[in-house]
Amino acid sequence: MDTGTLSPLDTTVSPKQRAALDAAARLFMARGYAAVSMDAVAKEAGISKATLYAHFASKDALFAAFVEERCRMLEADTQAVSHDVPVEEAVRRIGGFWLRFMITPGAIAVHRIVMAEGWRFPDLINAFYRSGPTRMKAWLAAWVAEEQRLGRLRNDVPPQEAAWHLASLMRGEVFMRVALGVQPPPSEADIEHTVESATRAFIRSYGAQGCAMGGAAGPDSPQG
Amino acid sequence: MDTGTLSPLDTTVSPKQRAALDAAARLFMARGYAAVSMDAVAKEAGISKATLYAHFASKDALFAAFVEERCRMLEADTQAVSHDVPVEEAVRRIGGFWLRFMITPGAIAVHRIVMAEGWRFPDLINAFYRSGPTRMKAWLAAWVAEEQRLGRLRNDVPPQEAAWHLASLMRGEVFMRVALGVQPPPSEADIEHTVESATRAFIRSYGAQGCAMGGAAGPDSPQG
DNA sequence: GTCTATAAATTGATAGAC
DNA sequence: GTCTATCAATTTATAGAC
Repeated sequence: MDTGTLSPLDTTVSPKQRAALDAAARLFMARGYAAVSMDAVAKEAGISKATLYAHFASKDALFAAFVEERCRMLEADTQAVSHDVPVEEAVRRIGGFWLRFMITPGAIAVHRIVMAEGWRFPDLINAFYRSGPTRMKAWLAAWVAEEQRLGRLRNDVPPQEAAWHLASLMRGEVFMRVALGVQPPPSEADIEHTVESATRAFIRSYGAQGCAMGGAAGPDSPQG
Repeated sequence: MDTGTLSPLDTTVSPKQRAALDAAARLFMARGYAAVSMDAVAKEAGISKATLYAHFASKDALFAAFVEERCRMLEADTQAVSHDVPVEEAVRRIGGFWLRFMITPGAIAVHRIVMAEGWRFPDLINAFYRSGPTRMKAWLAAWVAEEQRLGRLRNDVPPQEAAWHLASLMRGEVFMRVALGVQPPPSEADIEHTVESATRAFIRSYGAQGCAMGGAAGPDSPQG
């Protein structure tokens, strides 16, 4: 099972517990929560069900541990963004990185499961929200604020709003289609087109130089 | 159970089948798919389980019928938009209408369930996608195209892209928080702020007058 | 078509030996 | 900690009477 750009964490837990958590991650990402039985997790991990219950008090606890670990992986994945390229190119890079991360199988699976089962775990939802969207928004907002300070983005909009708008524009149809599993999946060209279109729209709206943007739009949307 | 702006369809089916479908809709929207048993549906509908199986061959078939009916309801819900108000005010109204529709319990429930269980029903996903997002995008794109023709929106971007950007900006944090059930739920002020912020960002990006937009931004985002 | 009763399988979770 | 074996409850789905 491809887990995207994330790699497993080597926390100090017993090998059996590690195997159980890895097996749970694989199965939850492949089949969701409800469709995965504790029998299946134990078999996938190569341990007995009793051992599984020795490490995780319930299926809910196992799921909570899975989501929490995914969130920790996400937190370890933010990358530094330089301020020494033109703002439009920086938006293109940041947006492209973010969109490509969001459509990795691991990120999609977590999104899907949290959306599907999260209402049963209010505490977990709030933990996920703090570790995921809120953290990403803060990271983007910090970058925006610095660009504003450097005079490259208009400074009459709060950085957090600009950050959310940037992320929203980048998600576009590509993310929705991948998240839903709509066929056919978006191509690399679709991704690039989405990033380019969103970048131009964002710069037109937030660029400090106002209406000085040039360049015509491309052909009609390749998705539809 | 509030089903949002949608009302049930009066298709010609037997009363028991109608009761079964209505009960399934209520329970699926309240608890999702996996957490609802056929026993619960039969009890909620006031019929026996055998009768339920006489009308729907399986739980999957019942779920498919539920989603298909929801999609038909959605298709019957588009509304006309006038072109005789300033473009910024029109964006505010359309965006507000759209955002408020998207966070109704019915729309949220369908979104959540389709996201959660849709991968098991590829045909259903594609039908939902055509009835929901694609239709809404086409509706918005038609409005954008007319405004472009009237010279009120820049015409160097395909209407479908502009429409998707508008919808993306409007969703914002409000929709995500409602969809995930993050506490506390967004207030009416949060919704209005999101619509206002998105409207300004969209007009700055797509307004025909270029950089002539005035008005400073409001206080920091009320959601954190 | 509709019901009561039940089959057949799977589930989450546990007892008790080692 | 780890295992085998099992419990108790729930699930989807069906049999058979009316």
